Amino acid sequence: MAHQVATSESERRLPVLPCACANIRRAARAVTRLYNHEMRSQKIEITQFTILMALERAGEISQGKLGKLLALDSTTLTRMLVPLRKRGWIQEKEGEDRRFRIIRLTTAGRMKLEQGLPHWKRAQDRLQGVLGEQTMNQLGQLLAQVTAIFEDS
Amino acid sequence: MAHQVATSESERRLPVLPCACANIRRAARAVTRLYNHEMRSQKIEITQFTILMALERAGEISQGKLGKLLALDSTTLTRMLVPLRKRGWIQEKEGEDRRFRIIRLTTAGRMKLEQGLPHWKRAQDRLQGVLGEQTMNQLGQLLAQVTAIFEDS
DNA sequence: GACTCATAGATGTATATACATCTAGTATGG
DNA sequence: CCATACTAGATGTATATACATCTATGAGTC
Repeated sequence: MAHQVATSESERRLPVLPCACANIRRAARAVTRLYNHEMRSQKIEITQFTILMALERAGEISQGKLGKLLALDSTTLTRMLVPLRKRGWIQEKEGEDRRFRIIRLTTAGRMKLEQGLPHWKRAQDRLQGVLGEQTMNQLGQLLAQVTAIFEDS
Repeated sequence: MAHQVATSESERRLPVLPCACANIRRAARAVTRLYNHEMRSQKIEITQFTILMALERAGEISQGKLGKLLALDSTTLTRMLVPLRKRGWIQEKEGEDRRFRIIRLTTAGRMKLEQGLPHWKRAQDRLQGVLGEQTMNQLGQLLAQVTAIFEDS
């Protein structure tokens, strides 16, 4: 009783879902798996690597501003930063205003970033290999536009 | 074409990040917030609504196949289905093969879906209002293509 | 039929994510 | 200076998500 083994064709191509949110979330899961797969040997998740990359570019930055940059709730960052701190990749100091926590990369964090970069690049190249450079850039623009839809309101 | 408002805020425009995974995850978060915002009064999350929509289209389906359709790990579905079952929106029966769990919408689930649809539509329309119909469709195609990158391997 | 392998899901563990609410500092009008 | 509003995060709670590993079942071989 083979439960309808679909041919390679129909299995291969996932249908576009009617819900745009479902489509983007589904793609995000797939891409996350790809990147995590390449990063696995580095013992770092792509979500964590993303934060290291953001910090490298931003330098010292408050939790709130980092959240805005990544469209992440600032209280979500409170939790996400815990494992990064535990592993010694970031540290915090207080700003003049004692409400702020200023985050920055540690030396260990910068090293982790450097070591992970080739692996990250492999994932990125793999995706770009499928899409092509132009489509890849187009996708980036499109997604940035999409992200802007709900910055506040 | 005037959908880009170019508000006075210089903060308004989030930069495209160098990592494609970060871009897509960031956009997914923003879009998820938008949809959840519209669904809130319905007491259902867009992720859960997505599953109801998928079940409506697929009819009776095994957990594994549903996972493939949504590019979701099947064991993740094990957990995601719990609240849906608890709320009575889905039910399960055994297939001929006792390893399978066949999932289907209940009447309550179908009702929930119907009632939620206008709210879902508002979110979808709001997104489409920003992107335009053509770009919206293009994005769907692009994301389906992206999703295919890591179906197995 | 016992042995072996494959398949579908369940469970343990860790992280990601958000919202409501709370706390601690800061700014400000009187 | 105080009362009040505002801001940045922290905490409680719930869900989303994956991988490694385990269990139950079925399939194929001899």
